[in-house]
This record gives sequence, C-alpha cells and structure tokens, in this order.
Amino acid sequence: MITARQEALLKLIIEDYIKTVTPVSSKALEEIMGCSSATIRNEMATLEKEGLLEKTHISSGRIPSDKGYRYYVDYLMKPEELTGSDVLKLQTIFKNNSLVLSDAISKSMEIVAELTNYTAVVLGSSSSDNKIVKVEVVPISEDKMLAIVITDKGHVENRTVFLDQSIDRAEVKKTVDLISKLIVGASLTEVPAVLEYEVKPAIASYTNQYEALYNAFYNAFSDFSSKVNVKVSGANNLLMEPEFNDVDKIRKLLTKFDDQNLIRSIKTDDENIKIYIGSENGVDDDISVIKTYYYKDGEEGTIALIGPKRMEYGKAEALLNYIKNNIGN
Amino acid sequence: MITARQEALLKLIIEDYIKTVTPVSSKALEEIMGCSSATIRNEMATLEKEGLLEKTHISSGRIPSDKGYRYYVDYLMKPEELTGSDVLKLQTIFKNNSLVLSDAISKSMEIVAELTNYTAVVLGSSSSDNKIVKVEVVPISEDKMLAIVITDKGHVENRTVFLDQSIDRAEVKKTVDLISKLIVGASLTEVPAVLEYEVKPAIASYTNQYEALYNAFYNAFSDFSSKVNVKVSGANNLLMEPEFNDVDKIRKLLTKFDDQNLIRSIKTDDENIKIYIGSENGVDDDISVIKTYYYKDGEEGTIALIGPKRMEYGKAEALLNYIKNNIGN
DNA sequence: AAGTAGCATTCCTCTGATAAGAGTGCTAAA
DNA sequence: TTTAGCACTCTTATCAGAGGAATGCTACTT
Repeated sequence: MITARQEALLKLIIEDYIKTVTPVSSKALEEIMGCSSATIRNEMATLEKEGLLEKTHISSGRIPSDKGYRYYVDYLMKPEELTGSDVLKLQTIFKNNSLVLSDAISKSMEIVAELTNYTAVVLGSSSSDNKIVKVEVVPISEDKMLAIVITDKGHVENRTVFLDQSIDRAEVKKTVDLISKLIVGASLTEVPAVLEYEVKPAIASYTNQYEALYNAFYNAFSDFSSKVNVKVSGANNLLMEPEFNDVDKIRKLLTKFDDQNLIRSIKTDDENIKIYIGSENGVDDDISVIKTYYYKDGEEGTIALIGPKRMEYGKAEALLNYIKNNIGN
Repeated sequence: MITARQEALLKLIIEDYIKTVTPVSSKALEEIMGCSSATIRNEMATLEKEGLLEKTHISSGRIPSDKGYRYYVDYLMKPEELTGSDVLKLQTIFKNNSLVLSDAISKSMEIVAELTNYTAVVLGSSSSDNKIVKVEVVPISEDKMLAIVITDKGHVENRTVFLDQSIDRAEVKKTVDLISKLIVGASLTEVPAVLEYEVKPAIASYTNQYEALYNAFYNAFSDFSSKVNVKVSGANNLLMEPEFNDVDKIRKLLTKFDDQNLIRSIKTDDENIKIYIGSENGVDDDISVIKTYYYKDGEEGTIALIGPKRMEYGKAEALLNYIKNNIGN
C-alpha cells in the first residue's frame, strides 16, 4: 500500500519522465510537491522498495519500472481527450465513404502513427461469417486453372490450381461444378470440412482419379480462412525515439519486427482496449503495446499501437478508442 | 591511364577491403605484390591521384572510392561461379512447379537475401500483354458492387464500385453487360481508353445518369495496369553490416527504405544486369544497387539487390543472373 | 629510372587522471 | 514528520600521454 502523497509523486515522476526521457531528481519536484527534496527522497526510496521506481545507477534520479507504469495506467492516468486537429485529420478518412472498410482502417492507423510517432499495426482478416456467394474457375494454361471465390461481404480470394495433364478435362469440369454447388453458401472456415466430407465422397463416386483431383482443389481452397493481412505503419518511428539511441537496441528490435509470427502474435479478440507494458507484451521489454479487437461487416481484426514504454498512454488509448468507435458505423 | 601493376594493386586493395572492412595498408600487401611497402605506397599515391582510392585520415590505409569500385566492376572483377550449395537452395524453388511465377521469384529472392546478407527487392507487375478474359460484377450491398477482372495470364484484380442508390439498377445491369462485352479481349493498359471512347458514348446513348455511372466504373477499372507489387526481403540485413554501426546512418537509411517511391524508383527495363555504386544509384551514397529486368508469361518487373558498396559484386551478379535465367523457363 | 630503407610526421586509440556536477542516503536536529 | 546538511557515489567531460599504425618523402642502391 502506498500513501496518497506517494501516489501523487509517482504520477509526477512518470509524467516528467515521459516528457523528458531523463531520470527525475528529488530536487526537480520540490516546488510542485511543496516539501523539501529530502522528504521526496524518502518517499522515492519507499516507492523503489515497492518496485514502482528504479535507478539507472546508484546516485541517479528515478525512472519508472514496468510495475510503476502499470500502476500509473491502472490507477493514476486520466483519460485524455483528442485535440481538435487530431480528430479533424481522422474524420477525413471516415467521412469519405468511397473507401472500403479495411482501407479506411489502414489509412486511419497510418495517420495515428504520424500523430503519435509510434508504430501502428493492423491485423485484419475476413471474419468467419463471410459466406461464399460465387465460385469461378478459369483455365489459364494446359495444367493451370485459377480458382476465385467471392463472399457476400465483398472479399475476393484467388488461388492457382495445378492439374496434371493426364486428368480428363471433362471430369475436371464436373468436379468444378460440384464444388461450386456444394461450397456456395458455406462460410470460409467451413470450406475444408465441406471439401472433406461432401465433395470428396462425391468425386470418388464418379472417377477413379479422384485423389489427384481432390488434392489439387483442396490445396487451393483450404487456406482461405487463415489469411491474415498485416499492415505496419511507421515502423521506424519507434526507432527514432531517444531510448533507441543505440545500434544494438535498434538491431534487436528490427530483427523482431522482421518476424511476421511475432507481429501476428499481437492479435487479440478482446473488445476492450488493453495495454501491455514492457515485459507484459510478448514482443520486447523496451516497448509497450496497446491494442483492441474490431469487427464490422464481415471483417475483423486487431488494431495496435507500439510505442516506447514512456508512451503517452492516455492519448494512445483515446486514439484507438476513436477509431474503434468509427469502425462501428 | 594506370599501369598493369597499379591495376593489380587496386584489385587487391578492393578485395581485401571487401573482406575486412578495414583500410588496407601498404605493408599488408608487401608479400603478395612481391615488392617493398615503399613501392606500394608510391603506387597507392598514384591511384589516389587518379581518384580510385581514398584515405579516411591523413595517415590511414587506403579504401576504394566510388570511382575505384566502378573501375573494379568494369575491368577487374572476374565473373563468379555460384557454389553448389547456393544453387541447390535455389533449385528447390524452381524445380517446384506448383508455384506461381511471381511467388517463385519472391521466394528465390528471399533466399538470395539470406545467402548474401544483402537486401533483395522485387518490383513486379502484370505486363501490358495481359488480356482480359472475364469480367464479373457482384453486388455486395445496396450501394456497393465488386468488380473482378481476370486476365489470360492468370491475374485477378478486384475493385469496389460505389453506386448511389438513386441510380436505376436496371441501367447498372445494362452498363455492366456493356462494359464486359467491350472490355474482354482488351489488355489492362487499354482499359481506360476503351472506357473513355467506347463505353462512355454508349452509356450516354441510353441514360441521362451516365455521368455517375461512368465515373463509378471508371474509378474502379482505370488503375489496373499501374499496380506494381513491391517485395523487400532482408531489409535489415543491410543494417547489420559494420558500415552501419552508427545510429544516424541506420536511421537515414531506414527513412529512405520507408519511402515507397524511392524503392519503386529502382525499377528498370534494362535486360542487362547493371550495377550502380554509391552516388550512381539514386537511393543512398553508402550503398550499391545491382538490378535487372525480367519478363515471362505476362509478368514483368525488376529484381534487385541492395548491399553495402563493398558488396561482393561478382557473387551478386551471378545470383541475379541465375534467377533471371531460371525465370526464362 | 625504378625500387627501397629509413625516418619524421600525422593521426587514431586507449588509458588514466582529474575536476565538476548531479544525485542519493543517512544522521541528527527542528 | 520534516528537513538541513554532509559524505558518498557515479556520470560526464576534458586532458595528457603513450603506443601504434600508417603515410610521405628523402636519399641511397641497383
């Protein structure tokens, strides 16, 4: 348990540090706290024992620990209002209704990356309630066909199907018609099951080449649902921050950003806006991740902001919140 | 004019520098050159006067200048053979004929990025001889339709068309049929002209809402040809090189890499493999770009490698050459 | 004329010393 | 409970000096 004054002190230290990126000394807070530096030092020592503050070396000022930021985010931070000019910039995106939703989200997150100087991530995919409304198969060459699937929510997916020349073209045609008939109306995630349990036996009933046929189409159609679109804006913003004034840190972080799996792991299905500080996020101890889930019209995904731990959490949250709400319309 | 011995010396210095990233001293070459360091120093001084070598400070060893690298690339470099293991890794890509060409190119350039530790760039687009074989327009909601265009080379492009509800749906249907009829058989680059000179007057003849109709489809269909796909692999490899042991240089380069226009400017239509050293490439003075054009089956583009100026030019050229030749099959 | 030994010179890099400054922790007094 | 005061620690900057790695040049040799 910490006292009210300690809380106030913690808040001041964190906000000062977020602004200056410099360890905060007891003397600097004398005036605002209305007591002597010695008193502040005592309080600081307590906060450090609680694990909320840290020192960079034995006689340095204090910087917030991960736990300190966590306390700040949970109890001390005041929800921030967006400034008029920020809202203005974002409005232009959402007012423009000649944009597809996914483009609107990407564009607005690009703007957020600019406004904050953090890194914005959009992990989008078509949601499982996309129903297939049309299947087209177009021959391209002797052994290649193009399979195109269109959903009711306006998603288009296409895959190339490779078919050995030995397979009878009449049977291919028959199979395509069959798949088309069975698959229309199904959702993207159901496709593999439909292929396995309905299409496969049906093919087997009229041709002995069914294995080759089935495999060709199965490969083409089976991964529609898993396709996640990753968009990162302002990846370098983060590296311009003073805490990354160090070649090794930059390289370490770049290497992590390169790892698509790591970026994908940011995905969430939590409707709330959640903040993950330093060691709490699975990405890197030197950064914080703030993210939330969105859903609209058959599209779903995650929007996230990655910033330094001394992120302006209030502003970041307000921005994500604004976008989330606008997606809702 | 420089003598044969000076040429040999230049070659040695450049190759040594490429290996060690350290200024080369006269003493280090005594044995290989078969003469004293003093003699070498005299020759070095001449090469420096010719602008082929530089010093980092007054008593340092020599490093190659851009002009020196250029001389090396033009006259001294021996064409390099690929090692068996390198060929092996690339073969797996091209032997696998269940890959679409564009994927094969991207994947092989990824491997090249790994093999060389440089950055690989693929700028691909469907070539102008793609002919449209099918046009589909699928309604998504009251005011949205999905327009899908398929070419004979297997490219699929789709755009969302926004149509005000005030427009008569029967006329939309008529327009779609008309566009489909006129556009099939045309190449992607011809589409805007076909729309402008054939579709537009035809629409005007049967409806007075033609402007809204025409604009909606024109917006959707007009930019098919210009879409260039950019794929960068190993963007960070470059930053791991010792010449980028400097936060400012890393940031400068990252900022440039962020600029899509700059990356696109690497595009070439030169069939030969060309090398652009330092100030010769429009990207950055600290790097070299080696690139060439490819064309196959309706797809065209540029493959390029970006490395430090002390790139292994022979190897880079051999790799690009290998891929270019394999695309040819 | 070409090559080379030798040496002064220049510059880099590392080390250690020093001084100033910014903070802290602790003690003792208010 | 607060605070004044002071010893102590650590950082940072600057400087000097030593050692080393090169070069350029001169003068000698072949």
